[in-house]
Amino acid sequence: MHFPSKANLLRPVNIAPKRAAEQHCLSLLQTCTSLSHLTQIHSLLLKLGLQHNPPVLTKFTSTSSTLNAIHYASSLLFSSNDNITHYDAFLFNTVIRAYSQTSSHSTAVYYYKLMLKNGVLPNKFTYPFVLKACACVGRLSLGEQVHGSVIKVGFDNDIHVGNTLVHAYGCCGGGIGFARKVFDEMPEWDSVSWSAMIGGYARLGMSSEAVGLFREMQVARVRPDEVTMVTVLSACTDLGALELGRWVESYIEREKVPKSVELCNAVIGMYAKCGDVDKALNLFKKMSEKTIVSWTSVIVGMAMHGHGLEAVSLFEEMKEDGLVPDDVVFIGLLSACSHSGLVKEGRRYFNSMLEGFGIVPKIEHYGCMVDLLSRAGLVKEALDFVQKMPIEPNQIIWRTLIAACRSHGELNLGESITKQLIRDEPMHESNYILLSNIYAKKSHWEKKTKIREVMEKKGMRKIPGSTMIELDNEIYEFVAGDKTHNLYKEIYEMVDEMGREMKRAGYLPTTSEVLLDIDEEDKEDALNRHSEKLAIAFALLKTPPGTPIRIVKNLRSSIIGKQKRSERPG
DNA sequence: ATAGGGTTAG
Repeated sequence: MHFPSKANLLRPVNIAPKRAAEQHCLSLLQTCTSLSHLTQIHSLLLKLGLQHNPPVLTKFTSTSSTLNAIHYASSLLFSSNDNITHYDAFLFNTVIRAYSQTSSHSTAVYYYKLMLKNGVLPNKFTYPFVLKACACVGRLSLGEQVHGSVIKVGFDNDIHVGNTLVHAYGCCGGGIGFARKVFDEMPEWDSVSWSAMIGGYARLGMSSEAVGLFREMQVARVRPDEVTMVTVLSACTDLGALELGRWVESYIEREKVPKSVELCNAVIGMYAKCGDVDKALNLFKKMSEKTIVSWTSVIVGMAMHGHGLEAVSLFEEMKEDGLVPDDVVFIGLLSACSHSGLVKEGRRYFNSMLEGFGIVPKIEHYGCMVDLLSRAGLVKEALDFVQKMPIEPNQIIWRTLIAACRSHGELNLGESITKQLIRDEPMHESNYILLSNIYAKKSHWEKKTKIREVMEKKGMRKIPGSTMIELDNEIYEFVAGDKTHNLYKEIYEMVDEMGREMKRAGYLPTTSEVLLDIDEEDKEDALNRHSEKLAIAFALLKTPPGTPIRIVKNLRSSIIGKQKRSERPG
């Protein structure tokens, strides 16, 4: 005869108190705010044998004192005398995730390596955690190392792992090709996979690739979600593709894509930077939950299009709204002051950063101030400001100052600073162009020719200026002298016709400097204008009369309105 | 217990 043993009979009875104890510990952890409190809970957990309990461990990262929780969890790792159990991967995962969440990415990676060293096999949750940390560290070799492990352990077909792998490679310098390879070889794709890849392109400024991939996503019939739309919008913003941006917004409405704060901010940023400032402001005002990023987006947009005063009053409104300014919004605000000549206000705001908000100004803020003083013609003051800065000035700051020297006649000062810059960074081509420009302004043609020769000897080539234009959901890019377009003959005929029309309308080309050896920057301008002409001619050919034409150059767009359009012959 | 996103000086 066989009766169940006493122990077996008792077991169901024992489970209940254990569950109750677990619940008790969870609620204790919920309210845990200090290390001493955590230590008390720790001893209780040990007494109850719950120190490796998964729900309890998970709770750690959501306590108000995540850092204390990490210390506790890591101490468990080191003090554990138990045999390796299936909880060990869990324990490591908890620690890796916790460090990753507190921006200690290198430490998170350290624990991942410790895990491998101890012979603990990572599971399918480990890789998304550790790859997130790899993405933030941004080192390609590290990404490749983890990728190797993913393949070895056999998680390369897991969609979560694949998606984070795409993301991590996309965040590592030089890793975008690897990201694409992983993406192409994935057995299946969801909206997260597509967003990760599109977002990777967008982050790098490979915006045409981003938009192209979005089209492929639609062909593949994967439904984009709000995150996908954010990545596509940031590509539109970068390209200045207002029409595509408008289409994305209507898609969001039509498909009822949930509008997260991030998505609203992306839409507002797109309109603000592509030049439809009113639309951006309208949408911004209608937003129910505005974050500091929403305010920053409109302030930067206003600054960019010369509405400095509006930017300043938006900033004041933001403070009245109870939001505390951060370092980023100050960059937008100071650049607004700079672009609108608000020297006094800019100075006041700069000083208020530390005094009023305890924000230590960074190099970007100092850069804004140098720009503010320089544009206002206060070159000597700008130099003084740079010399007294508590941070080492960077090349951007020096170049801002040099440009100010050039346009405000401080040529000797500009020359000596530029020469110093070239000594520091002999392979940076824009420094040579600056020096060449200064020689031109001084009419030192021989010296200028010499600079050009030096550049040639060093194998430096100038990147040509280009103009982009958006027509029928396609983006066309033109450089000066471009003959790659199959309509180029018609385009050049149109350019000639435009010239004749402009003359007839009373336009006189500036000829005063034509006979001189015009300086490099003016030549550059002339060439840039040439690429603009090509783009405009192309648009005139392809659109009916009266259509506004919008051209885009390096994130700045200008509108050639209907009036000018009416000059169109025929 | 797992993944992708919005703002940043010239």
